[in-house]
Amino acid sequence: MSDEYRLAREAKRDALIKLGVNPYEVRTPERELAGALKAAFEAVEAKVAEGAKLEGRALAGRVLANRRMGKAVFLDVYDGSGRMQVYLNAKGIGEQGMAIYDNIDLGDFIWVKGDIQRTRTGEVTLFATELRFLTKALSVPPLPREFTDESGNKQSIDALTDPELRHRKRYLDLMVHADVRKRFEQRSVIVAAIRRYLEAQGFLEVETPMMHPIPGGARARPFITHHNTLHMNLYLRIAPELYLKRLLVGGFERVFEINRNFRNEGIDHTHNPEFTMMELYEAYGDYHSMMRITEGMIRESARAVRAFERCVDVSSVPDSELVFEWHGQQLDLGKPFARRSYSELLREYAGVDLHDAAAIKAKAGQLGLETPDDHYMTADAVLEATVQSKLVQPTFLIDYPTAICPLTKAKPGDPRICERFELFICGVEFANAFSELNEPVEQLKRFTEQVEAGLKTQDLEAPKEVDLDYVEALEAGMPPAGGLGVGIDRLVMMLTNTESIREVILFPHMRREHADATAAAKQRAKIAAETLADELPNLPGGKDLASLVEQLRDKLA
RNA sequence: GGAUCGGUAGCUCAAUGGUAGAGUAGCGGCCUUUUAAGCCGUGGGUUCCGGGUUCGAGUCCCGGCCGAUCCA
Repeated sequence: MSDEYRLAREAKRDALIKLGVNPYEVRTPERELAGALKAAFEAVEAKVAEGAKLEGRALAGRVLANRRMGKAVFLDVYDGSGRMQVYLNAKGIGEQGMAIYDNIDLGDFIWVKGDIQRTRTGEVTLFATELRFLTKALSVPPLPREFTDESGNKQSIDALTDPELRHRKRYLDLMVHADVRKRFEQRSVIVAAIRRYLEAQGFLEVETPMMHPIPGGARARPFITHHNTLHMNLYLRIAPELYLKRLLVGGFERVFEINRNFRNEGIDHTHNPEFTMMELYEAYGDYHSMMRITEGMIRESARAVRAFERCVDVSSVPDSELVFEWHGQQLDLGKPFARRSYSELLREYAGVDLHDAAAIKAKAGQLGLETPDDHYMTADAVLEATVQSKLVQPTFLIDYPTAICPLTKAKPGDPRICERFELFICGVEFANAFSELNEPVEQLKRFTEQVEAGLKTQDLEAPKEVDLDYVEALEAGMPPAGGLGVGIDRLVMMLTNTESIREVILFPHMRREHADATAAAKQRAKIAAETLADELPNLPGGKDLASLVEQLRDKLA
C-alpha cells in the first residue's frame, strides 16, 4: 500500500493525542539556537579542564535522525542555525517522556531541555530532562545519506537530486540541502548590500505599478491580465522605467526600485518569466555617473558575499579578494571595469563599420543570422554574435547606435550615437544604462516610429501603443538624468557561481504537473468566452454577439 | 520552436523482450554514550499517461505529459 508511511504517522499522531499531547502544539517554551548553545558550551569548556557542563538549556527544531540504542536514544535536531545532538532516556525524561518519544518520526518538531555535555565520542549533546512534542510531519522527509564504500571512500547519497522535484517542492530542497539554503541567504545578503549602497548615496526606494495600462520601457512581449469592473486589459510590467522617470519630473532626484518584471518569453536556464530588476534614476546624472554607480554597487555586493562566506565584517574585505569564479572563469570584480565603444568592438571582432549598412548586412549574411530589415538592428545582431561572448572580464560596452535606443539621449556632436552602455561579464548582460532622453517632442517622434516600424514588420516585441501620458510628463520638464537597470537574478548567479537562474529563484516557474493539453485548451477557451461575454455588451451592436458567446460559454462549461 | 537524454518503492538507483530488485526510509524484535549505529525478521510498485507490436513490454514502436541539456 502506497500510503503506509502516512498511515503509520497518523497512528502515531493519534497515539500522541491519547497521551494528552497536542501533535500541533500552539506555543513553544523559551529556547536557544543550536549554534548559540554550542558556542556557549565551548566557552565554558575553555575555562574548565574537564567535565564542562551547561545546565538547563532548551532547544527546538526538526528531528532528522533517530539512533536508538536499546533504552537510550540519540536524535539529531536541526534549527535555523544548524544541528544539535539530543540524548534521551527514561532516567532523564521519564516513562511518559519515552512514550512521547515512541511517537516521534523523522521530520517532526520537538522541544527539549536539559544539560549540555560532550558524549564519550566527543559530540556536544543536550542530555534531555524534558521533552515536548511540537509538530507532527505526515510525510517522510527525503534524507541525505553519507557512508563509506568498500574501498574506504566517503560517499554521499543525495536525497532529492531531481531538479524538477527540487524546484516544485522547494521546501523539501531547503529542508535537506544546507547549500541551497545558503545560496538564498546570499541572495538576501546581495539585495541588502545594494539597498545599503544606494541609500548611502541618497537614493530613495520607491514602488511603482506592476500593472500597466500600456506596457513600456523595454522591448518585450507582456503578460496580459484583465480588470473586471474597469472593463480594461492591463499588462504586467515589462519595466518600471517610465514610472520612475515620472518621479524625476515630480522632483525626486534619486530613486530606485527593486522588484519583479514580467516578460512573456521562453523559459530556459537564464530566463524566468518573472525576474527581479533593480532600476535607478539620478537627476543631474548621466551615463558616466551610471557607470560609477554600477561598478560600485557590484563591487559592494561582491564584498558582502565574501564577508558572508567568511563570517567577517564587510569593511574588512579588500578589493584584491574580490575574485569570483563563474562559468569556469576567474572574474576580478575588485579591478576597475573596462570601457569599450560599440563601434570599436564591432570593427575589432566583426571587421565592419557600424555605419556601413551594406557591410553590416553582408556580415550578417555571412554569419547566417536572420536579418531584420533594419540597418542598426542588424548591426546589433552582428555584435551579439561576434563580440558579446568575448567580453569575459567586466566590460562596459558604451555608445550604442541611437536607432536602437528609443529612450536615450544622443551624444553631443553625433546624433547617430547615443549615451548608453551595457555591462557584460562572461558574455552575459548585467546592466543597461543611459543618459535619459528628456525631450518630449523627440520622445514622441521615436515612440511613434517604433510603433509604426513594429506594425510594419509584425514585431511582437515592439510597443503597440505610444505612452502619451509619459510624453506629457516630459512636457512638464524632466531634469537631465542617468538611469540604470541591473538584473538581480544574474548578479546572484555570478556571485554564487550558479549556472541556472532556477537555482537563485525560490520558486521558479514550472508547468503544471499532470497537465492535460486538452483540458488546458478548454480552460483557455472558457476564459476567452467569459471575457467576451463580459465585454461585448459594452460595444455598439455587441448584444447580438453576446448571446452567441453565452451559448459558447455554456457549451464549454 | 528544434535536437538529444530522462521519468521504476517515500528517497537514491538496478533490472538481454521472459517471476520488477538493492540500499535507505517503514513496521516488529534485541541492545542505556550512538552518530551511515549494529544484529534478526518483515511489509511496500498504476515501472509518468494513452495506444500499438508480441505468446509475453519497465524494456521495442507511435502519440501525449513533465523535466534536463544543447541549439535557435
